[in-house]
Amino acid sequence: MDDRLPELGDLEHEVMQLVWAHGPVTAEIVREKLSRRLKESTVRTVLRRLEEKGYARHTVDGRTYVYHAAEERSRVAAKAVQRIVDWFCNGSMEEVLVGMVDNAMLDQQQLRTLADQVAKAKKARGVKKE
Amino acid sequence: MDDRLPELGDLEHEVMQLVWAHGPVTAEIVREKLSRRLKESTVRTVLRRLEEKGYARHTVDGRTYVYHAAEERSRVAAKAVQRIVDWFCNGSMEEVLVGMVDNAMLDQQQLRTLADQVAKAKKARGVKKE
DNA sequence: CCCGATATGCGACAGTCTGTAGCGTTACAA
DNA sequence: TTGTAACGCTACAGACTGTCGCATATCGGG
Repeated sequence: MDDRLPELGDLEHEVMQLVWAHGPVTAEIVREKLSRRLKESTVRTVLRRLEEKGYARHTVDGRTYVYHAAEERSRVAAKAVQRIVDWFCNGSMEEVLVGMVDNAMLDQQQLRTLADQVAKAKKARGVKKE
Repeated sequence: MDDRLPELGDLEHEVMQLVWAHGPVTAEIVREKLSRRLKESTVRTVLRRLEEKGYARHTVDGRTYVYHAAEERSRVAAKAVQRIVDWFCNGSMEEVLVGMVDNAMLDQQQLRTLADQVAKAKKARGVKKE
């Protein structure tokens, strides 16, 4: 459940963002939306690698592969953060957040707002599925 | 001030942890404390690369190089987190934290505690250097 | 039933990053 | 001055990534 997702290269990342942004997509769609123009085979290779890495899955529609994210973006981001926290601070989220405040990336006001939003989100989910 | 630090490999990371844990160290000291036994030249190469990457610096004591962290661990972790947040969620820390709660990595209680600790830390620093 | 247009996967290749180390060079000490 | 200890430089193989070319399989039309 908490498998470590391999890291992504720049192009892989850009493609994943597209997959997350525009629901299920085909290699062709991705190709069109990419910032730079690449060959179809390039796009397909990236998509395949993303699937191998566990970031995406595909279903078949006729003879076309439709790719969709294997996990929500926020979840992947959360895991990445968790990894950072474990790696650098032995799992101490406190140390990291303090570091962020120290680095002016986050202030106490924001933290409080976050706590509230999270509480709200949690309640919403709780109602919906528990 | 917010230069992007390059990523670290496993060995580089282990060495950095030692530098952070035991103040200033020499290549020899690092070598002794490493989990596996490596040649001196290997350790020195890693130390040099860490310096090139901006993670460490060195001073000279006699003819010995003494390495020390260029930045605090929490600060580096914070930057890494910031990077994740920017990459995946367009800078929306909320989205990430929500993801963490969703993934049961963090609960609302912890978030609140964090907010308090951060507030305390901030006040302490404020008194000390502002 | 055969043919061309497509969509797919596989294999490849160069460039970069990382782990690991051998070596030549320089400086301090006896 | 000469051996020893500390240093940086260069190297090299293995992984990962960006980019494709190409052989293959499949769907629709004649």
